[in-house]
Amino acid sequence: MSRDFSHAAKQRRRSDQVTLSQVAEAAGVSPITASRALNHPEKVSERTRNSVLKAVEQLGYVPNLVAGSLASSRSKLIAVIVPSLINTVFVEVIKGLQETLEAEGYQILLGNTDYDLDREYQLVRTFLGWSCSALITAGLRHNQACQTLLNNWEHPIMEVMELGQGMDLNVGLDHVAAGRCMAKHLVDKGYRHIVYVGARMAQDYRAGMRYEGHQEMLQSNKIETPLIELDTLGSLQAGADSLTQVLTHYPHTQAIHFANDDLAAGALLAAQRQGLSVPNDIAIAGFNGLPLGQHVTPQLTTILSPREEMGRLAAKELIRRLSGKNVYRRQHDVGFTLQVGGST
Amino acid sequence: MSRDFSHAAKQRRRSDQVTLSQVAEAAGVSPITASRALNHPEKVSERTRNSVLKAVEQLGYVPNLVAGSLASSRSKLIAVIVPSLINTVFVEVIKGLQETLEAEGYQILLGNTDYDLDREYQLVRTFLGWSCSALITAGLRHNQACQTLLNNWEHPIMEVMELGQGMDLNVGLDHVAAGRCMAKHLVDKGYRHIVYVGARMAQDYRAGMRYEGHQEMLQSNKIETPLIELDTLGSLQAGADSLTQVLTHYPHTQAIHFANDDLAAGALLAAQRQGLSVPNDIAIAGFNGLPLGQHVTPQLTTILSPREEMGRLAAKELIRRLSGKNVYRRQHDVGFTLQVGGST
DNA sequence: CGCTGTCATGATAGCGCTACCATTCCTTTT
DNA sequence: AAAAGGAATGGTAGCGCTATCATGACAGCG
Repeated sequence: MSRDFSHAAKQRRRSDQVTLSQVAEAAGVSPITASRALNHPEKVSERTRNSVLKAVEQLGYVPNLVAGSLASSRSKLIAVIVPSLINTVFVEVIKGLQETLEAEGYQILLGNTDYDLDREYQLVRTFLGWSCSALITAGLRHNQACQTLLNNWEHPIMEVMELGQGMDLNVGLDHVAAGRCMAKHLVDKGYRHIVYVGARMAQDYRAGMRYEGHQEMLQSNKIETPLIELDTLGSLQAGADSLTQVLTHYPHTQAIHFANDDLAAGALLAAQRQGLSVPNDIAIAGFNGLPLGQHVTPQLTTILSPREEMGRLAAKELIRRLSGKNVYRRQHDVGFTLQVGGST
Repeated sequence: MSRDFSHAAKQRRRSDQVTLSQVAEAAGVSPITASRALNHPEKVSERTRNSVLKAVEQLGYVPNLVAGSLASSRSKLIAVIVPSLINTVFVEVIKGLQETLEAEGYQILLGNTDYDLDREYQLVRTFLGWSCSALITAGLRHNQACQTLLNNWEHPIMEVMELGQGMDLNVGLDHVAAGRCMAKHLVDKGYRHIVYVGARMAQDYRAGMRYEGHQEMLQSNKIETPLIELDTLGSLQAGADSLTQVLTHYPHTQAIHFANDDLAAGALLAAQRQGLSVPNDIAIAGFNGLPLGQHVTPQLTTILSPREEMGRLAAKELIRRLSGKNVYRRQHDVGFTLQVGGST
């Protein structure tokens, strides 16, 4: 079988797709009744509904959602904008979102900003052009143009990942508090020479917020807050490399507080290879609660963030809003859990 | 003879979004010229183009892509259907796709089948309704209804992940050969008691294909091919659990060939915790070439599949086809590489 | 018996944009 | 000088669907 696109019918009717009118004719009703039978089944008689469904089946009708959306200026599309797909964290949130949204018949229009706010603005523009019913975006920071555009938009906006006063709805967790929490754990354990290792925190600014919390806590304990910032994104390899870097710059380091589990696990595995004992020679802490952290020896001390849950909750709240129900709380704190392993 | 707009306007226009006509008016040209200025800039004079762009800027015009798509029966949407988002493999392919497609101005409409072919059919129906310019789907297997629907569809279809005669375009690798390759490696290393561990291979049938290759190779060497099939999806935890299961059922096992790296790494880390020596007590092999495999000790023997590259290549081929260029090869083998670590 | 209300259905008029063809005003060719 | 071609622009007519209002049928009520 070979496909030929070259002579694609140059007429006005470019496709020979079955239309709703044809269905209506076959069912012996008017187009508008056929439309109702499919979209508001409760508004037509059972007889009509059945004959329309039968015609749909027979003709192999596939609704033209583009036309439907134009006519109703509504669509079952939801825009999802994330800064990265390499970082599994966002993928897990997407998973939670998708699971819940697809069950309600929504489709996800996915955009990736690569941590670039101008790119985000472009994506938002495009997505608004698709008359999405809602927009979900990771984070509370946007550029000015994007902010303006969204403020004038008349559909729900959900900002996830971090907690705070956003434009509309918000589901997330307090990253400053998370950083503080882990720092407190390290201090409580008796560590006094603690290095924070982050990766591109200007972009992954939530890691920066955790560093802020870390600083707060250490400073209130009169402890120095050395920082190593990598300029690659977090990965096992980067974590492994950073271990050497830390030990070179700060030879007395007792504990490393990593911005995420990829870095931390990479460092932990590297320490093992180098014959360093964790936590005796060096303690290691992460953030996220990735499965990997539970499977290394010693288990990684980390902060568990409920990512899929965050996605599911965000989707549920959005659906409530979209179905016209009152939304009582505009902000949801999904919290986090300190998970102490053997690595600290 | 003037028409009464005040009445009509009140009736229908639900949003006060700026339209192309308003832009045209502000720029002092006809709507169609404004449309051209934005979509085929080379077809209008520079003066016109500039005044239109200025008007767009001033009015904050955001093109209604739904209307545009309906009128032109084209859209810059590309449907991507994958069986899972938990499995990082698909996410990496998506990443490669997205990177390339977004650069060309396409948007991704993402669907997740959860390894259910009926769900796939539903998603395809919906996506066709959005007049996507192309469809990308993971795998060559579809149900009958889906097959029929797609055969009558007049846009490019790209099937990725596995190599074979598909409906249209195809970018993938030969999973049977990959299974054979790893099995050969294990045999060459001298192992004679080899267990294959897969997870839900009825659904993740590509793992099943690798098992076929594995069987072929072992049988031609007169070696038994015991199989353990888990009924959870691949994960570190499942891999860890399966280790016990293998050693209970087949105490003489020398090597385990895992369907993927998550399972293999999980088993490797579990072996370490249990004080088993890898590969002396038990050899472990995986599939995928996940970064994790390189960071454990010993390094995991695995088969590296170029996943992002697969996504990028698929996207590039699709774009070639969409821009009307001839596509010489309909099938692309991205190959795989045996990566021998210390685990075998 | 008219009046009102409810239910099922239909006629009409767009949603905001672009394909198609026509028009205008040049420049180039013979 | 007339014909032909080209570049820029515009008028018209939809794309396939649904919102809105209109209609007809029939039940319940005083």
